[in-house]
Formats: sequence, C-alpha cells, structure tokens
Amino acid sequence: MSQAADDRPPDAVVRRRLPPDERRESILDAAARLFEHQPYSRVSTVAIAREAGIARGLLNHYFGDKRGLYLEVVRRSVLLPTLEDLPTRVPGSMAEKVEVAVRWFLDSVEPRVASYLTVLGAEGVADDEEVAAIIRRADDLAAQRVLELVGLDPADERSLALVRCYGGLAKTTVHEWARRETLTRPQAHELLRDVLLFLTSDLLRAQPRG
Amino acid sequence: MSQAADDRPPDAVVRRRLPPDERRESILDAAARLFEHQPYSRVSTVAIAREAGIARGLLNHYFGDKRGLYLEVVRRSVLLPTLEDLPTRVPGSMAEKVEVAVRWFLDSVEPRVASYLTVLGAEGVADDEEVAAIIRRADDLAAQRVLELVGLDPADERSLALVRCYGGLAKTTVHEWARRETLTRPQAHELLRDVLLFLTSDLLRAQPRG
DNA sequence: CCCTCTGTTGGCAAGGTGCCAACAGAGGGC
DNA sequence: GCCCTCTGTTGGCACCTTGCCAACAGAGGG
Repeated sequence: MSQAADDRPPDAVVRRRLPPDERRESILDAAARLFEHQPYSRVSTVAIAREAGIARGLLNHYFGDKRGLYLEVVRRSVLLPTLEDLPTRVPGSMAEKVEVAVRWFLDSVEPRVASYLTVLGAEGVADDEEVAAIIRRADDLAAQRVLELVGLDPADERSLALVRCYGGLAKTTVHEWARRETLTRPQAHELLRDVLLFLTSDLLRAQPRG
Repeated sequence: MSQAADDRPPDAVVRRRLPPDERRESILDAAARLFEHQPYSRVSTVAIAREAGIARGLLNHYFGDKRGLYLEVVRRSVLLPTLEDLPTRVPGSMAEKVEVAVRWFLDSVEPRVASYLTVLGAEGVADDEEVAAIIRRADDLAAQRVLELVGLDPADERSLALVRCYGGLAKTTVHEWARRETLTRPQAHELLRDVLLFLTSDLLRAQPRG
C-alpha cells in the first residue's frame, strides 16, 4: 500500500532520517506554529505530525506526550535566552540606565512578538501550575537583572516584587503596541520609560546604594 | 438496576428536577471549581458531571459542548458585573479620585481572587481568540470607566490604551499580593495609587478638561 | 556485502466527546 | 384523584484523539 501509492503528495518526503536534535527542533517549530493560532485542545497531535511531516508516534518518542511537547514550546517562547544580552552595568544617570533597559526589552520582543504574546497573554481559565512555573522563573530572573542594571539591590524581596508588577505593565504595553496597535512604539517606549524611572527613583529613595 | 442499588452513595441524589436557571448555575459552579485547579484539557466532562451530580449528557444540553461551558465560566469570572459599583463621578482632587478607583479595584477583586487570577493569569501558549475577546471587552469597559471617574475624556483612544496598559500592572500586582504574597495589600495599594496618579496627571497635562 | 544500531512508522486499545432516542418528575385538564 | 402532556434528565452508541508498542528501514562499521 505504501509502494503502490501513485498520488503521493509531492513534498511528502518518502522518509528522511534526521539527527535527533534537528528533528526535535523541526517538531517544536511545527508545534509552535500551530499553537500560535488556536488553543491547546484544538490542536491535535495528528495536525502537528502532519505539519512536521512525520508520523504521529514520533511525537511521543521525542516528548513523551502532547503536554510534554506543549511545555517545551512554552519554554522556548519565554524571553529567557535573550536575557543574556541585557548588560549588567551601565554607566550614567538613572534615566540613562532605565532607557537602556526599556530599549533592550522592546528590541528583544519585537522580532518575536507573535510567540511572546501568545505565551504570556494567552488567558483563559486554567490554573496550569507547570506553565505558570516556567513563566514565573523567567519573570523572576528578568526582575533581578533589571535591578542589577539600574544599580539597586537585586536580592531585596520588595524591590523584586515591584519590578515584577512592572513586568505586567510591560507585557500589556507590548500587547497594546504590537497586537492591538493602539500605541506606536515610541508611545509604548515613553510609557515604559517614565513608569520605570518613577518606580526606581522611588526605590532608590527608600534603599540608597552605590 | 437503578432500584436494586443498595450501595447508592448517600448524596447521589436520586434524580432531582431543577428549573433550568438553577441547574445552569450549579453546573457553572462545578465547572469553575474544577477549572481553577487544572488546565482545560485535564478537566474531563465526566469529572464536571460528577462534580455537578448530573449525567454527562446534560452538559451538552445546556452548553452545547465542553468549550461552550468553558467560555461561559470565563465570562462569569471576569470583573464585568462589579463594574457597576464603580462610581462615575467623585468629587475632590485627582488624588482622591485615584484613591477611590484603586480601592474599588482591590475591594472587588479580593473576595474572588482565585477565579480572577486563574482567568487573567492563566498563561500558556494558545491564541484563543474567543477567550481573548471576552477579556478584551471587559478591559475596554474598565478603562473607560476609570477615565470617566478621574474626569478625563473616556473616548480618547490614546488615554484608553494607556489605562489598559495600567490594567496589566494592576493584574500582576494582584497576583503578587494575593497569590505569591510578596506584597501586602497596603503595599499593592500604594503602588497602584502612585502609578495611576502619575499616569492621570500626565494625561491631564496633555488633555485638560473640566 | 552483511549486520547492528537506532530513527521512524503504523495500527491497536483505552479514554474522552457529541449526539440522540428513551425515561420520568411536575403541573394542568377532566 | 387520575391521566396526559411538557420538558428536564438519563444512558449508551459512534466517532475521534491519544499513548503505547512491536515491526520496519536508513546509515555506518566490520
């Protein structure tokens, strides 16, 4: 039945053998593509397999089950990797430091807005502890890096909490700018800059340091 | 087989006939309870039916399908209904108006933090357009009401966008306060008050009015 | 050229979901 | 008070999705 097929779709590659890393990535790409446009439960493993051009069973081989694959996609979409590019120390005034942080944020989000927003703005009833944990870890690290950058104690719990709150503002602002297009990037930039400066100045007053 | 049952669970009500509205509500309650603790796909309709003490088929009768029920739960969890309690006009300074808005927000969220946060903080990859639409509508209305309350033009697109951004800060702040408990309510209150005052003062400068 | 290693496939079994025909409380007419 | 209709409610059937596993087949070494 496999050999007899005459009407084989042109790009239905007969069967290519890939190194695991490569195959893994290609599956993640395919899955991410589908999860961006419809909710989890509407994306069937059949569809993912088709999109990736493989047999469905291979998904389980690489990721255990559908949920495992999903969590992997979430991990990949979080901003964690680009946190490396955020400089630890910047010379100059607080205003200049804040400027650097905001620009970094918008710059690293811009090329990947689609997946960034779908990960963080998903919304919907569902207390998914595992997904929440992934995002929480990324948020925590980001808050810490921001405090370092602006020269505040990156271990102070209250400061961290406040910066994480600010993170909520940042996410929604990206949403307004890149998805709803109700703000231009300069407007978004201005808002984020002003509020962050306001916030850090306040923290600086309460916790002077270096 | 139904009559012969001797080991019938004590509370497995034999079969009670309820008015549609009441039954509907009880199903929504049951579903909301389950969706709060695990993601959509992990909650089976079997489990919901068991929790509600009814036959599974009744879910379809009332809500069409599982997703319909889910969307209904989301609608119920949004803060829309309590928006009625937010006064339209408050006498006094901008600081006093902001104070009223912030207190209203924290007060109305407090008794229903659990469902409020699970609805808005869900997160996870899944561009669910229908769910997003429900939340967007609620956010839009809330932003409008806030502008009215502080005495700014509730039709100005830019102001609306900025207040919606602020909404992101508000949601995350509630998360830090009520879920992670990294902030006390007074601290959360202070942050939200300061930032909103900062924001509205700024808008007032650009758009003086009444 | 064969043999092994391992990436890959296809189908089976279990569970979840939507649908529908049949069942049975509750209230009105006689 | 009895029956009859109305409609809330049930149970099971058929379809789809998912996880698993045994069998298949490229690729490189002896």
